[in-house]
Amino acid sequence: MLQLTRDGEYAVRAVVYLAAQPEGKISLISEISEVQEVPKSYLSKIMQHLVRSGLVRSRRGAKGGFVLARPADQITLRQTIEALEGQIHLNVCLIKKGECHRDDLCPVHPVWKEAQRVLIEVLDSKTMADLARDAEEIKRNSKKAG
Amino acid sequence: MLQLTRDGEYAVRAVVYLAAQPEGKISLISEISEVQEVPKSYLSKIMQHLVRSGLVRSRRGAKGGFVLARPADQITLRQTIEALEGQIHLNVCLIKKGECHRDDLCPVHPVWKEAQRVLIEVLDSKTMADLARDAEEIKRNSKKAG
DNA sequence: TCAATTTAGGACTAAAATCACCCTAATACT
DNA sequence: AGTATTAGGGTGATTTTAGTCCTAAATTGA
Repeated sequence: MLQLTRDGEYAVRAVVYLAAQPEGKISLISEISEVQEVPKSYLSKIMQHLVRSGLVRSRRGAKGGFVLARPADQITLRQTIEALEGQIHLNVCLIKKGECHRDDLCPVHPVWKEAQRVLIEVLDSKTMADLARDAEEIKRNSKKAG
Repeated sequence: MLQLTRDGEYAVRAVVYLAAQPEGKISLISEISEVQEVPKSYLSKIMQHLVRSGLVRSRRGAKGGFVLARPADQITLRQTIEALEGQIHLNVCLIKKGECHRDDLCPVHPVWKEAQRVLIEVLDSKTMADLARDAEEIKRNSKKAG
């Protein structure tokens, strides 16, 4: 449907949350779930994917939980989304050569290629450190105003 | 899945086909279906949508068929896609205020807004006349080469 | 070692989207 | 009027999405 799934949305919320935590702080499913308003049992699935994709590290058992696997400024919005949704392909014809109904004869193909390029450019330009910082600033401003 | 559906893809193929026909030429489902490699019974549904959205005009019965409802340079790629898929919203939070999990507190919201803007810009920049012309040129070049 | 805690992973379900078929209604021609 | 042709619209199977729930495995601390 040309729309981000819940998987992607929730993954972003979780990783932004982790990025906003102080160095070394371990976060729990229950905690992320509550603050970011994501169903707990569903979030559990999302976190598994994030761990397996290498963006997040987990520890089981008491005192366990989740932390980012690398600095927040080395994780982009795109990477987070693709961890859950797989590589972004705006149209099937962009997956690989031969998927397009008649390959090089389709005049729409290059348009999709360009559309995907500019979309990915935007998603690549924002790191989780940026987003955590932005969230901080929004919070400050809303306090000042409210 | 952040991907165009078959509906959208087939709609684009059909409208590009109509745009490439000579003035006044009436096209049949069977004809479009064969040339553009779209299942006939499925295409029938697609054409209905295109008619109801006002991009295409139809006539039933013998000698019936489809023509564009207005000049091809006044139909954009975006309009064709949106005729089938509805308005493009890359994330639910872009549908309307209040869909976002915490409205103005979400730092990701403006990024999606920008991503959607640039995507739509690309899809708006190509008209069906452009695409028909491009298809023509591709055909000429492949003949020359091949 | 045992209990408490916390993630890992699989099985399961409801609802929606996707992809498609097939019969019906309208039209034109003879 | 009758028949062939063509779009319109309802129906259905399959897949994806979005989620729940339960058990297993790991870790900590008493």
